[in-house]
Parts: sequence; structure tokens; C-alpha cells
Amino acid sequence: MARVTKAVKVRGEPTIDTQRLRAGSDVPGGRRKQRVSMADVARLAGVSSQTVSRVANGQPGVVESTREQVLTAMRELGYRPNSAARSLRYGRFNTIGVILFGLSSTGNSRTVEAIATHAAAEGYAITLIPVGMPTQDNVLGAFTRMGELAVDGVIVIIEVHLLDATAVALPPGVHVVVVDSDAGDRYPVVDTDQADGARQAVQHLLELGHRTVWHLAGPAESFAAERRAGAWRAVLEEAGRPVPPVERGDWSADSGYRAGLRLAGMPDCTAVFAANDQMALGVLRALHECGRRVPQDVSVVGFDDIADAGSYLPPLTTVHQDFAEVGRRCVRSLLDQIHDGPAAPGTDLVPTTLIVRGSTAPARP
Amino acid sequence: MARVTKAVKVRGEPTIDTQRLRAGSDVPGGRRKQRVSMADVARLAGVSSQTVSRVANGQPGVVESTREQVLTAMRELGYRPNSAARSLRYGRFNTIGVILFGLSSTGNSRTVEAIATHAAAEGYAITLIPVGMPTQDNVLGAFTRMGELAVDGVIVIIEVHLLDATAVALPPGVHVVVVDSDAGDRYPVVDTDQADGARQAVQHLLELGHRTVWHLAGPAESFAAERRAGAWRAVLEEAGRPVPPVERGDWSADSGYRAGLRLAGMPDCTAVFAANDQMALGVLRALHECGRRVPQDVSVVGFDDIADAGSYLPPLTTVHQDFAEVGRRCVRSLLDQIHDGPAAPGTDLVPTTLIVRGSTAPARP
DNA sequence: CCCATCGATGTTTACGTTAACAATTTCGGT
DNA sequence: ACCGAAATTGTTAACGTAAACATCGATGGG
Repeated sequence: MARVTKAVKVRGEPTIDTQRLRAGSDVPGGRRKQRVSMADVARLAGVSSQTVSRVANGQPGVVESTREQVLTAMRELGYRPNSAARSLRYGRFNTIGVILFGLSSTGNSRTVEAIATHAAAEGYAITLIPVGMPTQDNVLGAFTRMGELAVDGVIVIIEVHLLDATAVALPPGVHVVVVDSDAGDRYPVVDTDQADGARQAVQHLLELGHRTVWHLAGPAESFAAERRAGAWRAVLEEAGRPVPPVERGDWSADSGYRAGLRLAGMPDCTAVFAANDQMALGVLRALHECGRRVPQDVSVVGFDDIADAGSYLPPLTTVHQDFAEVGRRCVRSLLDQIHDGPAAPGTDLVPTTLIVRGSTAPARP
Repeated sequence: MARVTKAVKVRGEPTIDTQRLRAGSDVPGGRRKQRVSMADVARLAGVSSQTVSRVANGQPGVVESTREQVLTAMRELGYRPNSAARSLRYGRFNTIGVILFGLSSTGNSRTVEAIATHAAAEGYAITLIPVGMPTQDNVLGAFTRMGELAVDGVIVIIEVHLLDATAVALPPGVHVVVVDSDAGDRYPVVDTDQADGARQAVQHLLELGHRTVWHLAGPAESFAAERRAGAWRAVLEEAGRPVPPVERGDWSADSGYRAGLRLAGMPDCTAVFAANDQMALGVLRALHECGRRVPQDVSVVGFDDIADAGSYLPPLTTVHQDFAEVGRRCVRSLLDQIHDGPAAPGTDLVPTTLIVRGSTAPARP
């Protein structure tokens, strides 16, 4: 209905052939000629389809005048290669699948962005395979679906307890790289060096003279959260400091706020390491509302270094994660696999940096 | 360098069979048998490949015992359908392309997430086509690439001045939906009702008794920014209030901070409407540092209602955008086009809601 | 002047799947 | 027991592309 009507006028005799008889010319539900194929171009240019193929792929051995004819015909018909046929022919899709839980977390979206960018640079498209809830069934479903999907390899960005059960469902021939997991004994893993980041954060606070450091951890199901909490505990124990009970949030600023209210009630809590920046933001708010000044009374460190962290009140000291690098290495590792065959499992750690801003200060004597 | 070495030991004999004899079993550069095909399954099950096809697609007319045999053979060989062949056969890819500038903005990633979710629910995968910089060349390149891509339709999430020039390059047969643009006269557009959101924000501030409202706009190239700024100006003019000069930022908290410092220097500035939450965050920080209290001295309103907005100091009054709904409508509109043919151009506006929190208060007399 | 050689182009075939049609088997009714 | 209909299974062809091989004509050396 919305077919612009001027089109009708424009299509006189000459274009009839270009449009040919496709749109709706046959049975309603029937398949119409999908679009212009090499054969169509070949016919118009008066050559064989193989010659068209050669021109399309820039292969040598086509004389200039012929090439010109073919190119003209292509333009006239609006020819575009059919990638399905190409994929079928080559046995490759030039596509990478990304299985993820959601894009809502900063880390995920930044990583995916980097993956998309680097994949594009290598001539690969990326296909997103979202998993509604990270239940086993869903993840398993995603893998199954992916098995039928047009992808040469997969990058998995999910907390991966679930991978245990689903490992069996992973189609054997598919190349995989996993992000943020402990699956390093089964798959190639790329991850931020969570432990080292946490270590830097806690040591920074201890060096400022704080007696010990409270920790607001992420959800227990998260490997990243566990790794950060583990490092926090290790540093305290090595330094012979008391290990306060762990607070837990769900990564959200709100959960950070609730935990912050609890922490604010403890007079001897002078240093908090939050497992991400958003929870740190919640902590800042809670402390502020309880009249405890940051950093004079309490120092706070976050994790991630999201774009806004420098604009919090006060600007947040935090651990910088290089998501772009994670994405880059994922793509490279996966492409290496695709080209050179399966890679050995193992973990590739991207270093972190502590960014010191205004939310940390020396402990008061 | 961080590659853990234990990995090497893990890969032993047992996996040999799943690997089968493909990798490198023939000429080095030659194409190896891509993977198990229907013919392989058919051979093992002792039936024709058509029967395998019927079983794979759950079609009726296959006797139980045969079906069982085929399924067994499938399992044994690890058969997975080849979607390239399927696409070639059907002339459809069951894939939606999403052309975007980046995932870094909250809006984009939330929208993309919703698109991915709803597309998946309809059996469509989504392919991300990132555009490095939104220059004409790049966008044009993305369209060209997309023309060769295995997609049935495209959702464009880019500021679309550029579409003008590239419209011509848009492959004619491709279905398109555009987000956040004024291309409503050429394509179906889905967008948040930017103008109404801005109107609500400004009216809220005026109703609180503020004489006028300053505006911190987004970059001039952004249609969303222009629409918000336009509505801000319109409300002020309708109400007969003075229209202060527009401040401009680049959506970042940092740019908001810089603008905030300027605004803080104007004693008669008591109400600020920032074009997004991140810039509002920067403004909050600037005002705080300059000793102007929010909301007692200055009221601030943002736009987007990002997850953290409720945890700012003070919690931010802002305009809620329903990105999920935008994504949903994009997918529905595009799928309608794919199934029922081209849709009329026009703009589909998703309503917004003002969320009143702690950053706004009545003007002091 | 003839034939080997090379360059340009055409023809055949296969990639994996499935619609359409053909062939075979099974079964119920007489 | 036999016929026809229905159920089940098999065969053929086509989707668009590109590698491999085949053909044709021209060029140049003997």
C-alpha cells in the first residue's frame, strides 16, 4: 500500500526488464524471485555468469571492456551478491556469534562494542544471541539455536557456572571463546585480571593507613564478583588485618545504597571496596545521607571505571577495566581458531589499572 | 603471556572421535567437508535425505520407527542443519541487521538489547553493523556492506543527517526502520517522544515557580538534542519567559561538568534542564563544588532515567525513556514490513514519563 | 604459413536443503 | 484374494555462487 506511486510513472518501458515480473506476480504465498542474481546480470551484459562472478570478486582475466559492461549491468539491475549462496559455497559465514545475558551492564555493552568493531575490521559480522535469564535451560537453548545459526565461532559472555551442564550441548565443531568465567580448563578464556585489580584497590586503601577494608561484593553466582572478593580477602589476610563480614549487592546502585546504609552504621568502617562503580555510587549516597563524609570519614573504591565515575560526588577512585582490549583479544583468539584450528584452553588476562580520584584519603589517626 | 600452561596437558586422546577426521585430512588449502550434512545422516540411517529433512523439520508423514532411526543417526553424527543452505532455499535469512554508531550510550545499548530480545522471540537473529565514526563515507560503507549481508531488514540507530546523502545507496529491496531521526518522511521511524518529555521537564520546573529554565543541550548534530532543545524553547516562549542562551555539551558527564561551572556562575540561574542524565550528573557535581545546593538553590532535571539516576546526590528528577518499548516497536514494524511488504513512512512516538525525585524543589521567593 | 601457447570467456558441477512430484508399501473394504 | 486409497518413502530439480575444467580466438616464434 505504501508503494510510492510515482514509482509507477517512472517505470516505463525501459525499467520493466530490471524489475522483471517479480513482486507479487505469482501466487500470494509463493516465493517470488528473491532478488537480482548473477544470471540476471549475465543475461543483460551478454556474458556468462562466471564472468560476472569474476568481475564481482575482482579476479583478473577479464578484459576491460567486458568488465565495464558487467559493471554497468550490475548497476542497472542493482545487483547485490547473495551471501547465503556464498556461505554455502565457501562453507564459511564470516560471522561471529555472541551469546550474552544482557547488554545492560556497562561491561557487556562495552565489550560487545569492541567485539563488533574488531570483527568488522576483519570482515566478520557479529550476531547477538541474547539469553533471557541465565538458567540452564535458556543457555542450553541458546547453544542449540546457535548450532543452527550461521556462525563460524562463538564468544560467550555469561557467568558460566551454567556452562558446566551445557558443555555437552556445545556443538563439537564450533570454535568458542569465553569471557569472564573460570572455564579456562575447557575453553580459551579472555578476562580482565579481576584479582589483580581488587588487590590494587585494597592495597591502596591499606597504604592510606586504613586498619582494614570492608567489601561490598557482587552476587555470589558471578565469577567476577567471587574473584574480586577472593583477592580482597587474600590481601587482608596476607597483611594480617581483620576480615570484616562481606556485604552483598546485585551490582545495582540501589543495592549499593542499602549496603551503604548498613556500613554507615558501623563507626569503625573507614574504607569500603565496592565490587563495581554503580554499587559504589549507592554507597556514596548512603554515606552522604548518614552524614559520613567521603573521603574524610570513609574512603570508597569502586571497580570498572565507568564513564561517569569521575563525576560522582566525590569523583570515584576505581579500578579501570579495559573492556575494549577484552573485546579485541576475544576476536583475535576466535579468528585464530577459525583459521588455524582449535586453540588450547587457558586464560588470557587483561591487566587493570587503579585510577585514584577523590573518594579515597588517608585514614585519620 | 598469561596463558596458563596446564591447558596443553588436558587435551588428550579421548576427543579424537568427536573431531573426526576432518581437520587437515586433505590438501592444506583445500576445502574440507564443512560438517555433517543430511546426506550423511541419510546414509547412516538408511533412508533418503528427504526423509531426514522431514524429521528435522518435524513434518508429519514419517513413521515412528523411521523417525527414531533418523534421530539416532543425527545424534550419532552430531548433525546440525546448515542455515546457509536453508537461507538459499527459502530466500530469507531470519536475521535483522542493526546499524549503529556505538553501544556506549545507554539508550543505544538498551534499545539494542530490546531489539535482540524481541527479534529472538520471533525467531530472528540480529546482526550488529557498527559504524566507526558517523561520517557519510562510513555510513555509506555500512549500507553497502549490509547490502551484501545476510539480513532481511535493517534497523538504523544513527543520527541521520547522514541518511540524506546515503539514501540513494540504500539497497532498494531492503526493509528499514529508523530510530531517533527526522527521516519520518522517507522511512518508518520509531522514537521516544523527545518533545513531550522535554515539555514535561520544563513545565515541571516552571510550576515549581522558577522564573525561567536554563538548558544544557546535547550536540547540535543530534536530532534528539535538537528536539529536546526545541521543546524547551517553545515552552518558555509560550509561557512568556525569557529564553536564556543554550549551553551545549557532548552528552558526557564531563561536558556537563564544564557547562555546570559556567551555569553556577550565574546567580539568577535557579533551574537547569539537562538533555541527558550524564550531563545532569556533571552539572550536579559542578554546582556542588561551587557551593550551590541542589535542590535548595538550583533545581536540576535530566533526561533518560538511566539506572543510576536515582542514586545521584541528590537523586535526579528526570524524564523516563522507554527504550525497551522502542526496541519492541522497531522489531514489530520491521517484521510487519518483511511479512506484508513495505510500510508507509511516518513516525511512531513512544511516550515518556517525568520521574520526580530529589533534585527539584520550589523556587525560593 | 602453421602450430604451440596464452588469454579471455563459457560450461559443468557441487555446496545443503526442501518443494513438488513419483514410486512404493500398507491397509481396509468387498 | 483383489482393488483403490492412503500413508510412507524416494527422486528430481532449483536456490546463487565459484572452482575446475573446457573452449575459443589471437598472438608470435619457427
